[in-house]
Amino acid sequence: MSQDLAAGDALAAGDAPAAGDAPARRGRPRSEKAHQAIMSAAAELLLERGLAAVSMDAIAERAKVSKATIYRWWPTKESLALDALYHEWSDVPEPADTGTLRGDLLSMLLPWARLAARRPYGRVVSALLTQAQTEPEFAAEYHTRFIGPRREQARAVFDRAVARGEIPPGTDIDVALDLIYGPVYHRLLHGHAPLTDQFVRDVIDMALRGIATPGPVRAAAGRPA
Amino acid sequence: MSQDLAAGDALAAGDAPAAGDAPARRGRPRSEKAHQAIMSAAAELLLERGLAAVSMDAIAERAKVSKATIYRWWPTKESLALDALYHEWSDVPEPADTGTLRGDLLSMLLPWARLAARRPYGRVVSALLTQAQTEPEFAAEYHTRFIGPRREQARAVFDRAVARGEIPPGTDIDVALDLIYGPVYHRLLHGHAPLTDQFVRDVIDMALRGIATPGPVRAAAGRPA
DNA sequence: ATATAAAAACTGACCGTCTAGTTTTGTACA
DNA sequence: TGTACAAAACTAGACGGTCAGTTTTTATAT
Repeated sequence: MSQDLAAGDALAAGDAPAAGDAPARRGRPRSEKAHQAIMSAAAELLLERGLAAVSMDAIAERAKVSKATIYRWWPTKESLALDALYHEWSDVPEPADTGTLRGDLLSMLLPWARLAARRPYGRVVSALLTQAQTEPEFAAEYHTRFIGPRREQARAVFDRAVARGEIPPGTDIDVALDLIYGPVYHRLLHGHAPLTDQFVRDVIDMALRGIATPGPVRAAAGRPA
Repeated sequence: MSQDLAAGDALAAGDAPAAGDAPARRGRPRSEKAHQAIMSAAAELLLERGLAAVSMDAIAERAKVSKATIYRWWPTKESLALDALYHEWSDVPEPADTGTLRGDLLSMLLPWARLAARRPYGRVVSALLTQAQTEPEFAAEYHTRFIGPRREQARAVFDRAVARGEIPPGTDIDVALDLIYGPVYHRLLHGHAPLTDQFVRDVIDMALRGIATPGPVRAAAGRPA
């Protein structure tokens, strides 16, 4: 470390070529044990208290790690939370190829919904969402790691259904995806009603009827031009 | 305005020694001008920066009001944000009675979606959601003032549709509501795609086909009554 | 001796409280 | 109608405490 700036008499303009960079550290602690400890501590505390109520000191203490070690690898508390949640959800399996759209969707959504319903994940997800809406960089990472892959999986499932002739070829897949995921996230985030297996099934059934049924809308009375 | 805030009437009846009293200050500044100024300043800053990045000092400064005045009437920053958002959204009209379920839903959702799409309301909503998931008291107020009334309105709309025979009588209205609101909130909160008029229309059309179509689910495997 | 990490001190921002002094408002009396 | 008085609402600003994120110092392992 160069201490030459300590005196401060001169401006030390010479350190312009300080290519040292390292503004965005990325990676994980050298020791896999430390990495596990940090991930677990962060996930536990996040679920216990919510992002806002968890301090970095608390995470460092529970992980038996120095706060500086955390900051060495994660630039902010939010990015740590993102990794911790990702770590927690890495168990969720790939969608199965059951032969029907309904079966494929159930195989994707049920395990995830059960996991999400069992513990207060909605709290963490909404906190990350809030952060994503303010920090474009964070939003990009959130979408790249969480939303994007899951949406691509689901899109493939729908593509198969189109190929099988289960749903019309002209279907707007983006709307269809939101029609399925929207209600599930709605319950997860708003908590006005429980996120049960039955609800997931009902949503899939109703949404699929709406998606698969071709033709114009019934009862389009009073529809403006 | 002489006695609207006096507790006189209720007090006379031998009210329980709920002497605890006054932990939650409720009301608004005496001066309507100050109230407006605080609401506007809070709403502006909230939309500009998001809840977490707005300090009470900043709100007080922009409203040209002392911070103590704000704390006199609002216990926390979050409750102030709740009121500010409510104030902003008070313009959204009642649902019209157009004679069709589709028309009624459009009259409810389109104005609101346009308002929400015009400015970053999703940021504020998600912050309030996060707070609601951690503070039960806050959650109660959030649901009482935002979710509840809107859901009751929508429920009435669906009840009319059942009465008209537009949708089957046994329809689970709670699921139907989530099928409509879920996708709209999904786009508002996740921002993966724009919340356009066309999207709202598509969601309503698809969801209504799914809701209105009677009969069993295609390929219904083991669905209980 | 060199790299790594723990420990701990430090900076700066901000929440929510509090004090002390000023203005507004309501009331009562002349 | 005007004046005196009290209660409540307001202002300005300081303060204690918490916490994010940084930097310095000390210990450990290779």
